[in-house]
Amino acid sequence: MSTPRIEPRTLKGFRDYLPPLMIPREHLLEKVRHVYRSYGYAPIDTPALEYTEILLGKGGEESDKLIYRFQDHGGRDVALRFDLTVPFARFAAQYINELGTPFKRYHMGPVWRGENTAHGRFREFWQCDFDTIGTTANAADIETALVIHDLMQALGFERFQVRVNNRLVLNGLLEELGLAQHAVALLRALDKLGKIGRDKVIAEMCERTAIGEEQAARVLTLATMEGSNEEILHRLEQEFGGNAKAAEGIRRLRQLVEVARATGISEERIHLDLSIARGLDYYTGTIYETFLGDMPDIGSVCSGGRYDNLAGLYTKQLLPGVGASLGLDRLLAAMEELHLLPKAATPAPVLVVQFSADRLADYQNMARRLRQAGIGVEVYPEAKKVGQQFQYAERRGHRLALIAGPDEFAQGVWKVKDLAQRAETTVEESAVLSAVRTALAGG
RNA sequence: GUGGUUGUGGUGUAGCGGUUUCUGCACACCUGGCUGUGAACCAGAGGGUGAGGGUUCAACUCCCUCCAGCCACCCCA
Repeated sequence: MSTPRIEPRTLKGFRDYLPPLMIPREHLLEKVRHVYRSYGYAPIDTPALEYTEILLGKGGEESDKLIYRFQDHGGRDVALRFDLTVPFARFAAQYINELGTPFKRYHMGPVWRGENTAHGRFREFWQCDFDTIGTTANAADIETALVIHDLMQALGFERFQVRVNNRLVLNGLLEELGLAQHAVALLRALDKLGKIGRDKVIAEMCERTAIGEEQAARVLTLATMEGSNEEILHRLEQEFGGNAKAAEGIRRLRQLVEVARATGISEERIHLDLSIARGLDYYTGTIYETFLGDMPDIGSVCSGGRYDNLAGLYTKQLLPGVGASLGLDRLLAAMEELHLLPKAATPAPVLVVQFSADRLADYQNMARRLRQAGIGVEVYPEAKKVGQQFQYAERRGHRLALIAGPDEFAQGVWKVKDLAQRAETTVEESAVLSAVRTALAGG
């Protein structure tokens, strides 16, 4: 008789995270959290499951098909959240009187979408959102750009670009061209520029709106105008400053650019780009997308914008806001491909070798002292051969090994071994902490 | 979701409608050689045809369905 066995496997689009991926992932989350908190965004969380009616119908039939939906044991119609924005809208409608405005929150957690998988796209993935609601002040739009910039910097990227645009400018521009009624279709087509190229965007514009090819080309030419931030602003003011909407959008962009400059951020990193449209209908003002200089083809890793009314479906209270979302898993995939991730499979840099089983108390005591100083330490669980313990330590990615056997205990010393360099030094027991600190700092 | 493509120990590969619970190779893993120092060496062990069905005297090999991966398209609040 053979034992019946369940085949171990994971669902399509879902994946396991092993330590070499999970360690940097947690590290990223810490960095992101730190930046959010440094700006005063407060953490919130919401349930993974919501009543289906809360989530449904926010993006049309197409989007509804992507929602994981089922009946719970009480017969309730429930669904897994597919982003963090819609639950936040519900959350805001429920608690805004308690919270007061303006309210700044960040929210990091998994979301689920039953869409087909593709490169860097999964059915379960994490988003890191931050928003400021309850204010229309441009200061919040500007801060959003600064947060995105600081995020990318904190994550260790040297070459990146936060591209900024404003829907008011786009809409004003379309108004002037007499195309206002086609705004949604045109912007949606424009949003695909990076992916399908100029000719196909023009084709799609003509097809969807029945405007002439000449007009489509005009829109595209304006949207892809290049130059310094100042040059772009100047040209916009010249050509469209007479349009009320456009003028307001230009004013807000100009202030953003000026503040960014004043805080010492280079034009290369925060740059105007009129072709950034975002597919979403609900953005009404400033919009943001972020591209990696070393990996432009993975698309935007942090996107967002300003919206007029976050929670209109759940409350009469008008809640304008601005925010953005960092695609953690896409970013992690990019960093993996750029070899920006360390290889270690352990979060503890130090391994205490268990030389003699009857000295366990000494080993744990030493480990404890280092841990209290904030250093991660593992004590090897078995009194195996020293060589094997070194092998284990090297494979796991520990950087230092601490060794003490009968000889060392007799003299009151420990050996501190640098595993990569295969060099060890002997230090007094009281000096171990500083020796470890020095060795770790040197790496 | 549509189309294409792939699926052989943990990983990567090679072969074949035919004896033998597939066989082979490389790496990894485990044990020992080796109770005071880890990249070598030697010996040994464990582990596999993604799942189910069909054709056939006989299927890892051919066919079908499902599952999963990859690529392209679609979509992306």
